[in-house]
Amino acid sequence: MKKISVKKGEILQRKGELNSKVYKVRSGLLRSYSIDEQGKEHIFLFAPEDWIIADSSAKDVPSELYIDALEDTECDVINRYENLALDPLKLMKRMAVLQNRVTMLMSASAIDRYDHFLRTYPKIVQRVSQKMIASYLGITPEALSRVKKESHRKR
Amino acid sequence: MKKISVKKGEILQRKGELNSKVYKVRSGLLRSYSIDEQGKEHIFLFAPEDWIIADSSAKDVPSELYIDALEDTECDVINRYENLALDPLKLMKRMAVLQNRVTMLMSASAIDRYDHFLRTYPKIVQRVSQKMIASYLGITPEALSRVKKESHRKR
DNA sequence: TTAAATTCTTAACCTACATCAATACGCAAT
DNA sequence: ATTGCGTATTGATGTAGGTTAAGAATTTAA
Repeated sequence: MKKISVKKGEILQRKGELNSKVYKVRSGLLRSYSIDEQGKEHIFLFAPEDWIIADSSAKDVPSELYIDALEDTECDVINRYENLALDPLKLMKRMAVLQNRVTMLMSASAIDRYDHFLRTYPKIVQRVSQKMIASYLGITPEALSRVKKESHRKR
Repeated sequence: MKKISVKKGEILQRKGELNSKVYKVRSGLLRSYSIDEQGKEHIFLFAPEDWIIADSSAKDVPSELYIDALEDTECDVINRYENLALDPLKLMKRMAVLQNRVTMLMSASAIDRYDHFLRTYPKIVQRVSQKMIASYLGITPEALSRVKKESHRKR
C-alpha cells in the first residue's frame, strides 16, 4: 500500500485496464464513471474523504469504469487482494449504498432523486458542479436546472 | 444456519423488518423487490440456485426490500454476522453485478437493457413472467411487450 | 484584466416510455 | 367444457426528460 497525490483532472484508471487498484481517499475528491457508446459520462460514485473507490470487476477482467480526480487529492492505493481483507462492515455499507442507488434509479423521478441526493450527500453538493450531479442522477444538466427550479418553487 | 422450504408466493421478509436474514438458494427461485409510494413493485434481484439474496442494510436498520418465492424453493438461512464471513470473492462478484446494474440503468435504453438481460440471465428468462422481467428492467409490461417485438424485428 | 472556455439557464421542440383501456390468450379449478 | 383470473398484446394519448440552440454567468488561463 502506498500513498499518492493526484491533481484535479488527473485520470487514475481507464476503462479496459486490467488489475485495477482500490483507492482510499485521505483528502480531496475522486469519482468513478462510465462512458457509453454515445460518449456520455455517467458518474457511478463520488468518493470524498474516507471513502473507497474502485472498479468492482475481477482482477483478470478489464475495468468498466474510469476513475479521476475532481479536486487535488491524497489517497492510498490498495492492491485488490489486500482489499478483500477490508472491513466486512464497510463492504456491507457499500452494498447498501448501491442497493439504494438501484432502487432510486428504478423507482424515483428526477426531482425525487435530486432531493434524495441533497439530503444524503449535502457535503458533496457544495463541491461539485451541477453537471456532475446531473451525471450522477442519470439526467442532463438542462433537466437538472429545471428540476432545481421546480424543487425550489415547492418550498 | 438452518434449511427451510418455502412455497411459491410465500413472503420471507417484508420492508421495515429488523435483523433481516441472508438466504442461500439451494433449489427454486427467490426475488427481492421494493414497493414505491405508488404501490409499484421494482425487482432488485433474482436469486436462482446457488445465489445469495438479502437486504443490504445494517442489522439495526429496517429492511428496504421484500423477499419472496417465485417458485417452490429450498434455501439456507444465514445470520447476518455469519454472512460477514462469506467468501469475499462472492462479495466482490455481487458488487460487480450491482455496478453493472447501475450503469445499465443510467446509460442503456429499455431495448438494450432487455438484450443485456437475455444474454446475462438466459436461464432466468425462461422461468419468470414478462411482468417480472419488466419489473427488473425498470419498465412496464406494456413497454416490454413492444420492446420484444422491436428486438425480434431487428433479427 | 482580459480573453477563452466552461457551466448554467431558458425556451422550443422531440422521443421514449408511461398510462389507460380494450381485447385476446393461457391455465387452473371446478 | 366453462368460468374465472392473471398475463400478454395492441392502440390511443399523455408526459418526463432529452435534444438543440442561444444567451448569461462563472471559472480558468495567460
